[in-house]
Formats: sequence, structure tokens, C-alpha cells
Amino acid sequence: MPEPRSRKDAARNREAVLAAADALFARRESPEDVTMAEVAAAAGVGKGTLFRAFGDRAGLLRALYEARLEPVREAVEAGPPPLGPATPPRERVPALLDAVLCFKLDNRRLALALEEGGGDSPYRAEHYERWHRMLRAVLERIPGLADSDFTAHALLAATRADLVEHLAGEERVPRERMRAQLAEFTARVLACGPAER
Amino acid sequence: MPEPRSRKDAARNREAVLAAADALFARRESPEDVTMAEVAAAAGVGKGTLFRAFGDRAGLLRALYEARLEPVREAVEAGPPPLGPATPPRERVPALLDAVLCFKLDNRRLALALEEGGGDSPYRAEHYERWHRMLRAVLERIPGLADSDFTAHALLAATRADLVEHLAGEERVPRERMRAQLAEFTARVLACGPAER
DNA sequence: GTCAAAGCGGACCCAGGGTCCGGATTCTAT
DNA sequence: ATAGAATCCGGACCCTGGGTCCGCTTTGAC
Repeated sequence: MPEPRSRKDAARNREAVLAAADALFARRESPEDVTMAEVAAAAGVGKGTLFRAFGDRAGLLRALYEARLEPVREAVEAGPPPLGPATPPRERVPALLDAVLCFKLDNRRLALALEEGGGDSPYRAEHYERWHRMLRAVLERIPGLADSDFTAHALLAATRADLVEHLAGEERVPRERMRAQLAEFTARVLACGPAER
Repeated sequence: MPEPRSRKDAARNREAVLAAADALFARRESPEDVTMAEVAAAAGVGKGTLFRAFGDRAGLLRALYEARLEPVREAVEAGPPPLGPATPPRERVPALLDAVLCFKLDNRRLALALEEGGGDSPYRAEHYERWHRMLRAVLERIPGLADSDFTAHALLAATRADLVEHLAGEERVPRERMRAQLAEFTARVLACGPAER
């Protein structure tokens, strides 16, 4: 019925572009110097096609990001513990943060490009909002923890793409160590009763 | 003496540029759309002059930032408690973070422009390194606190310019409330003995 | 007063994101 | 099968904005 399926070539080109962009971002040192023209060329496609399919640079990044994020999202929304919804809050919070960290470690360049590339802040991005709402909701169910809204922001800030990139790239912190550090930090934040001032 | 003092007009122009840029960044919604040509025009100066004085856009931002930061830096390095060096660590950490937060609240646009504007990560910036080294050193003197390096990064991440901007601008969180939230969060991180896992 | 060095400023260059339109491709109706 | 309309393709083109250049002016030392 009026399901306007896109044309075969359009779909094929879309995939080609995604693959090419993926490869380019992975290969290049800084996401800054992957140019749109380059992506188009690598995909064997004209710039017009590229921009029609994704709107603008940010759109392309978002599409790539969402595609990569899909499995994680699924695991969080309907998967088994410790990520899934059946997990008790105190275990789920560190699991969520660990998942975010691992995702950013596995997609360093891409996350970097998306988070700091766009002119407007990453905090308006739809995927950030999703993570934040989720984390906030879980934190809320932990008794004696005030300000779950701010706490969620602050915890997520510890997994910012450029921080991860700096630690992994510049300071050569190995993956497992970083995960342990984040886990320890998270544990501290969640520890004991109401913080005394 | 071979002290090559800069020419009178050069110095005057430098000041004019700083003042003009300051005003522009404060007035404009997003730092992105303050153009260098605009700054030059507002200062009544040619682009050539602007670029010779500051090197490039990042240089101008840095100069502005350092100028604004100077008093805070002084207070931290040689001032009275609770910011100065004579303060016991457990009090000084929250004081330092509060100072950073207040600074960013008072210079939202500027901090935003500097932190996310430049192509390279903010973590290479000299001023970030200074804050991090300082915070790290103070944290190290708190017993039972592992990973002061990562902890310093994570705590500073909670004061990132774009997060502050988002909370203050988008979510309309009042200044005092944000300070309280950060203080509470910090207290949690520093609370009680070694975190148990 | 003279002269070299430093400074000035706006015309100019260039990269890169985004647009456009003539021609090719695909889908649908007959 | 085929005509015709809708859609898509792609590279030439535009435009903004950071950064450079060079002939002219100002400064300050002798």
C-alpha cells in the first residue's frame, strides 16, 4: 500500500555511503578531516546523492551512530541482566555506564565526530537524551540518592568521547583498566547512605 | 635593555581586539557565529592585524580565556582558604570544583567557544592540564582514594562548558542549585573509606 | 631629519559544506 | 512490452569563513 519503498539504487547507494564513511572514519586520525566529498567519492557516488540521502554532515554521522548503537540499545531495553530491565538498580547503573564506555572505545572516532563535530551541543542529541533518561530513571530507584538528574549527567560526562579518546589515545590507558576505573568511580558515587556534607 | 617592548599602537590594538571579542562573545547566542572578520571590524582593525596579534582563532580564544582566568588562578595558587594551598584536601577539592563551575557560569559563551570550538580536544589545552594536575595532586593526599588521575578527569568532566551551558540555558537550573548539586556529587565521591566493590 | 624595522589593513586565496539541474533510471499503468 | 511520470544521479557551481600577502604607514632610534 502507500508504503513508498525507496528505489533499489537509492537503497544500494545509501548502504554504500554508510560503509564508505564507516571505513574512512575508522582509518583517519581525526574525524575533522574526513570530507563529505571524500565520502561520496569513496562510495562511488556524487555529492548530491550523499546530501539527499542524509541531509547534511550531522545527518550522516547520526545515521552511522544509530546503526552502530542499535545492538546496545536492544540489549539495554529488552536484554538479559546485567543490562536488561530486570536488573536491580545498584547493579544496572555500573553495567549501563560500562556499556557506554565500551561502545565509545569501540567507536572512538565516530563518537568523537558526532559529539564534538556538530556546532550545537551534544546534549540536544536524541541519543544522549535517551541515555540520560534511562540512567536517571534507574538512579531514581536507588534510595538515598538525591538529584538523580544531575548525577546522571555527571556520570555520563565521565564517558565523554573526547575524554575516552584522550585516555585511550594520548595516555595509553588500556581498555580493561579504564573500565575498572569507571566502575570504581561509579561505585563510589553509589556507595553508602546519603552523603554527609 | 634588549627588552623588545611592543609598539604603542600594537598594544592598543591588541586591547581593542580583546575588548571587542569579549563583547561579541557575550552578546551572541552561539560562539560559532562570531566571525574573525567581525571581531576585526568591531575592534576597528584589519584582519591582518588580528591574526598577527593572536596567530589564529584558537589563539584569540586562549588569550581571552587566560585573561579572565587569571584572578582565579591566583586565588588557587596563593590565596587564602578554602581555595589556597593551606586548605586541607577534603575541603579544597569541592572548593576547586566550585571555583571552576562558577568561572564557567560567569563566562559561559567564552568557555564554550574554547572548549568545543577548536578541532583538537580540550584535553590538550594547557589550562585543562593545569586544573587536572592541581586537582590530581590534591586528591592524592586523601587517603583511601585510588586512581586520583581518573577521578580528577571525571570530576572535571562534570563541569564541562557545554554541560553547564545546557543546564543553565536549556534546563534553566539556577546558579545556586547547580553549585549545590556539584557539591553534593563531589561529596559523594570523596565520602567514606575505600569504595567496596 | 632620516632610515630601517615593525605594524597595518583589506584584497585575495582556498577548503569544504551545501545546492542545482540536465540527463539517466526505475516503477506503474495499460 | 512500453510509454510516461516520478524519482534519483552526479558533478559543476556557490558561498562562507579562516588564514595569507604585500604595498603603504607609523614608530622610534640615531
